[in-house]
Amino acid sequence: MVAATKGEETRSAVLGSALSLATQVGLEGLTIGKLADHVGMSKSGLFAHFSSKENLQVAILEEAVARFVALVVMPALKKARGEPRVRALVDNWLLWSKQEFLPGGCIFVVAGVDLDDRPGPARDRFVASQKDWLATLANAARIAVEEKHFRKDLDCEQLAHELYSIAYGYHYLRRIGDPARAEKRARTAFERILTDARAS
Amino acid sequence: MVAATKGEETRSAVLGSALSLATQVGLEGLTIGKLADHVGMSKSGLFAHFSSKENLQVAILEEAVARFVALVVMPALKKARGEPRVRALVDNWLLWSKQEFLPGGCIFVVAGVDLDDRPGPARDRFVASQKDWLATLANAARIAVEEKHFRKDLDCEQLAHELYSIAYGYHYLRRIGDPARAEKRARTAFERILTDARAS
DNA sequence: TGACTTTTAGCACGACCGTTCTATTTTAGG
DNA sequence: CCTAAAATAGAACGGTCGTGCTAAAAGTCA
Repeated sequence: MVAATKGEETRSAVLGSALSLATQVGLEGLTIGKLADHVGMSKSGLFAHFSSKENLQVAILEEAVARFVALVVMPALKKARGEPRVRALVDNWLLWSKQEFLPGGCIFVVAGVDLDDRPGPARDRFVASQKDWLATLANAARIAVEEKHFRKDLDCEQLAHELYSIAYGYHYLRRIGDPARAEKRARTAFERILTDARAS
Repeated sequence: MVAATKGEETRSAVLGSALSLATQVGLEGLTIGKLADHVGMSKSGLFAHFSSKENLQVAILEEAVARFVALVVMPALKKARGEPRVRALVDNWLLWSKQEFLPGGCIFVVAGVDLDDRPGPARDRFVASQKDWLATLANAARIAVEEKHFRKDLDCEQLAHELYSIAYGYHYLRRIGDPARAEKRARTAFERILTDARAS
């Protein structure tokens, strides 16, 4: 994680700030000038690291994916195969959107909205990341079926779809009403999905 | 619905285009100049109808709420009290996000993201609309409990929360994979939620 | 039809956008 | 330490942003 050169070091620091800022103003609303101010650099000095705004957006997504994998996926892989691992994925996911470096909430929710009708590398990167994540969830469920924690006839993709929806709904509902209550409701929903998957 | 004056007529037409455009570029990404081009007016001529971009955003949300009520809520109120009405709300809701005047998908999903960290009248209007909608859903469920279609101990707010999450998840998932499959999965999820509500 | 109001267009403004170019400073290695 | 390379800053570009101001055009009604 230690940067080899000064350039990589500042680039990494810039990406951290960019990620945080993007959760609040969006990937499209994020501005080179604002970002430069925020990290105390000149616009052109910062720009030189990315060569274009589009590259910056892709880099932000890559940074986000790396952190997501490190904080959500990897720790879960250390848990026992089957339901414990599925539970860990879900638990880590709820923690994820409360990370201090995501002040505006999950970056993927934001990216999903403002890349929606903007074809290009950034959108491609986003879609790929979400497909990966859905596959990871479905695969964890499949393992739980193998381990006989979940019922044999479980539709694992359906389960992934539902978990994904509850998590994304949580992102919105925590802003509309009481965040603590929204989290409780999301957990209740997760629990019902897992119970349903377990039942034979 | 017939406009009294020419001004109201064009204002209404502008709002229609603005609503559609906003689903694609966001409420914040929507630009007076682009919108003016799109409806064939001058920037200042269009601007005169709203006096500020913030007012335009609020007007778009109000237009969206009016259409949502007309297309989703009102028709459902004509259905029988209880589960049929809840089902109608859900069905109309899925139809809603496929309306031709919402090319970028549900405007409320978009609004939720890019008003998230922007306090002001537009955000207030959005939050109010979503609270209203959640209350409408929960209330329809409460009636279904009264009618003994749903079980006595049902948590109606929880049900509203889950329906909301599935619908919002659907918005994202239809872009990531096959839209038809995403809709099928959303319907399956809805069905499971309703079955769970029915069971005693 | 004529007077009056409403609606629209044209133009300009300061600000900021993404990007390029050049010059200067900072870093890294022999 | 000196030098070549890497990193940063400064200034400027054409565009577009939201928003005023003013004048022309279109609509409304006695």
